[in-house]
Amino acid sequence: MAQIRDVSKRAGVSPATVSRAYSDPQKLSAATLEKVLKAAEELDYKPSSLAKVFRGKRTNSVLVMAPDLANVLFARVLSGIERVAAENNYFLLVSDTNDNMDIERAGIEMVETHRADGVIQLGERPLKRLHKAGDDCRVPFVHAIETDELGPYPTVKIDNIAAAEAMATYLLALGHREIGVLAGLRDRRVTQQRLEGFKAALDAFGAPFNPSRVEYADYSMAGGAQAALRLLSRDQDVTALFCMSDEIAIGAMRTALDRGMKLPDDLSVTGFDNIVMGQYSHPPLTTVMQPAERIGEVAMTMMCNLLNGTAVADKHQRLETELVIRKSTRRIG
Amino acid sequence: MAQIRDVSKRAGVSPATVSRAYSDPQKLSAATLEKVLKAAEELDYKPSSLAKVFRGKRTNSVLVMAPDLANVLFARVLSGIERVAAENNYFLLVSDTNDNMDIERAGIEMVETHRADGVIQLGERPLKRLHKAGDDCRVPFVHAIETDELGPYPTVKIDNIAAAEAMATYLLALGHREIGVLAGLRDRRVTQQRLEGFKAALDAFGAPFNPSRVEYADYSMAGGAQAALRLLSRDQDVTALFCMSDEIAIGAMRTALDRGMKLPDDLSVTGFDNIVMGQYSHPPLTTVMQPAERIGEVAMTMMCNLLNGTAVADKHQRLETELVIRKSTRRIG
DNA sequence: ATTCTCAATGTAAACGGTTTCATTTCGAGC
DNA sequence: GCTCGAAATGAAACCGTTTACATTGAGAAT
Repeated sequence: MAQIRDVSKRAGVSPATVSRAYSDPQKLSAATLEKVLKAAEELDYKPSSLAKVFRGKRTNSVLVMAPDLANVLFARVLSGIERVAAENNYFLLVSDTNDNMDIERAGIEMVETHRADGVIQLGERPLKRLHKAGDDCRVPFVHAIETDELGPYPTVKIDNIAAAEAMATYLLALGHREIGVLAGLRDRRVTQQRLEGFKAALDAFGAPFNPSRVEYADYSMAGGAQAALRLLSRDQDVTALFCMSDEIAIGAMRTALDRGMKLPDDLSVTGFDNIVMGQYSHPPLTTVMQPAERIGEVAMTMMCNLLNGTAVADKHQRLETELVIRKSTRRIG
Repeated sequence: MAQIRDVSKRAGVSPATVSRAYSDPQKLSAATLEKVLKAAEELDYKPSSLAKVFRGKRTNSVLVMAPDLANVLFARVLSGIERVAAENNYFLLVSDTNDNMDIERAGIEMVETHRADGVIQLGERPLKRLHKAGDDCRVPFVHAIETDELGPYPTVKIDNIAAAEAMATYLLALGHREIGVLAGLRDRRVTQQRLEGFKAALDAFGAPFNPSRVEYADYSMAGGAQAALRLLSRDQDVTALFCMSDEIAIGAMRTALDRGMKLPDDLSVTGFDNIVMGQYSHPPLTTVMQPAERIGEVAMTMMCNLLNGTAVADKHQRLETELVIRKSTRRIG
């Protein structure tokens, strides 16, 4: 492949001039610019972005670490990130952490070794190593979706407590009192927070919280189906299921249907996230909308600011959620 | 950040020695190695992968271009790619092409300008520019999932014609003759191929093909729902719907349900791809399994071979599909 | 005509490693 | 003790740009 020297020779100018023809053309006289461009064209010259990046010390790419790329929610966030990355001429490196700590650690090495300018992490588990020094982050980092808001780095997420409380309140307002909870993974912060919101709603209604009506599950349809089976076969009294993700809810509805229940007549079910599938499930799912793409966009925007040195306006952003009422819930009593 | 000179000075050796301590340690005497490592540790030295990559002319990353990252199927393929990429120490750059030709073109520039070693494309539209020169690819390239098998580059996909034929045959064997087709986007090769397979099955049964029973749609639930609405309100006679993706099928079932039909009693529906959701839809969806993760793995494996110079064994691999019979279809007549 | 400015261009030093080739060191064999 | 070869290490070139600084030249001001 032709390189800058070849072009400069052919155009009869110095390499510097060729370089300038690309980086800021208005520095050159029209005649020179044309000469250079012509020569470059003839030689099919493409400036090596590798060399440029090496010189400039900036890769123009950011690493995105997600616990599971095949997960609908993360995929949507990624999609949002991608959009604003593309707008700002950043490339995206992605890595599926598989919930594996070591891989995540490797992530920050990526920027320490200059493969990426920063990292956006989607899942839980902030990287301890990041703030071990106690200083403001050594590495541009933003944490999205599932995050506590501790740590010096910016975060984007929804207010899980409030959202869960709103949903539970809706269920209570419909007259439900015997509500089963199909929680997600027990050790995830989101799970705890949504549970907290759920309890808060109960409190406000003066309704008691019954821990035996909580089942923990994988955040997946299969997890939801199993958890529902355990709960439903143990407890015939529940009139509603408060599920911590749409996937869990869909799995639960499958189980309920298989047990011959009518939905929502025999059982109201609510989800969380508002994945597209919820519109097409049977019955269509009542859920809380989580603006996944938007979260991705905000996260990447924050990253851009971090990298530009522009101060990040809101260090800890909480995006609005919204109750989406469909057909999987009904009034009782 | 400390660099190689600092370490070499502190350890009292030359930079070359430090370099060797990382690239092949067994060249060094145990004592020297230890000295170097100690110095590196003390200075918290990390070799700049940027500089290394620059010198070595290989980025160890490959670009994946997908038409839509939020799409379940592509997300799964990506996940498969990621797995073997990680195994082979490659990084993944991803870009969402949004079905945009220009962005795709930009993709191959990425390798021409040395940002990536190769590119894996997921969607349709092989890059014309790639073989314009008529030579074997100038750029390591593999095309996955939706691809004709023209072109000098390796491909991985399923045999869409055979798979579609198998599914249609199944429907015919159940006694269905009035079969509606909910096709995907008309200009996609997959669509044409699956249609071809469908017709072949009809032929084999001596059943006539009725073009007015074909509706084209976006490959999405919404697309399926709308297409089903058009077809069903026009044609009361169909007893089965042959859908070209699970999403389309799920959308179609929603429409049918909304129109008060009983599934599968009034209408049999089949999908394509076998996304998880199909297990949980109502009724659970009969479909053909497409090994998405596996396709990703094979694609990335091919890419590794391309980059190693190892010959790619099977240039055009077709992975096995499988009929998955669930509850959305029934025998009639 | 002389000097001054500013725009256009050239020169060469980075950037931070790797790698080739030369040199030194060291143990083995005689 | 001397020679020889292999192993360990060092010196310096190299990867392909960008960019700070120097230089040139032309037009403006004096």
